[in-house]
Amino acid sequence: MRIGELAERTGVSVRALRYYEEQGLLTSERSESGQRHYSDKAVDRVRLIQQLYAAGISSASILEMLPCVVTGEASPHVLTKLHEHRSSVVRQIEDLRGTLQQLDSVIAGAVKAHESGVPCPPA
Amino acid sequence: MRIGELAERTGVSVRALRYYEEQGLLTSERSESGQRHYSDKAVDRVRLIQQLYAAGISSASILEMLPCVVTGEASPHVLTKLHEHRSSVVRQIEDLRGTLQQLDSVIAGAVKAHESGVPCPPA
DNA sequence: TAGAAACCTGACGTTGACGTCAGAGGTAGC
DNA sequence: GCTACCTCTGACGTCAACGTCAGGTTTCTA
Repeated sequence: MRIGELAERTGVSVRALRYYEEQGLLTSERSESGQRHYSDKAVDRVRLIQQLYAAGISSASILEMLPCVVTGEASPHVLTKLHEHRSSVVRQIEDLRGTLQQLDSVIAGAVKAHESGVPCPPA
Repeated sequence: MRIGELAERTGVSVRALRYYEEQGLLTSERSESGQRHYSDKAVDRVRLIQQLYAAGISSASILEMLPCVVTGEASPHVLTKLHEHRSSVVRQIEDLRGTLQQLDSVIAGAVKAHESGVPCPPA
């Protein structure tokens, strides 16, 4: 299939697909005239890439993990990177929980001040 | 203290502190020669700014709510904004939870492939 | 055999919070 | 008063994952 069909079947923009190729994440056969042609497997490939992006993994890291798909082997190194990323996501969640508490205390204080009739200085 | 000391005490770069001032988030006294001087309270101020940034709140919004947050007083408008940001933080946490699930499914697939010597899952 | 639709390669735009550099002046220890 | 470091104001650079435009070629359809 050509790039437009792959875009339609994956829900990813044509520009994004060209970007994936630019980053080395996706390959294509070229016709005489230079147009990209893909096999059906490209659909799964793109979906995998999207899944990794959805997990907040950068292009560079995805590129590093792709040999897992290409060779069919998940190296310990890739597993380590995945676990590291998982830890960082957990940390982000914990940070946001702290932020939420901070916001809540600010809101609570603000509500109290507001109820007591103390105005806020104009910004 | 001068800007270098404030940077050291808060762990924020000198450039960032000047940026905060540029955005109207932080003020300073100027010496004859134009150098910035800060009181001890600036340390807390910078930390508060960092917390709000960590909550994904933009400079413009921080500028709008900072006076109220500092004094613990808030107009209904600022209260509304605070609640909006609280919702956005909750959403961010939910998104990250989804990210964790994505990661776990990728990790599970990778582990399985690694243990069985079977190719990585197609998606 | 048109003409529309899809495709190609650059290359600049987007967004925010800074990084970094240049050139000049200020400050502090000895 | 020398020297090393600190600070100043611009102003351009950076990063990520594309969006979007320009100008030209290829493919499909009527």
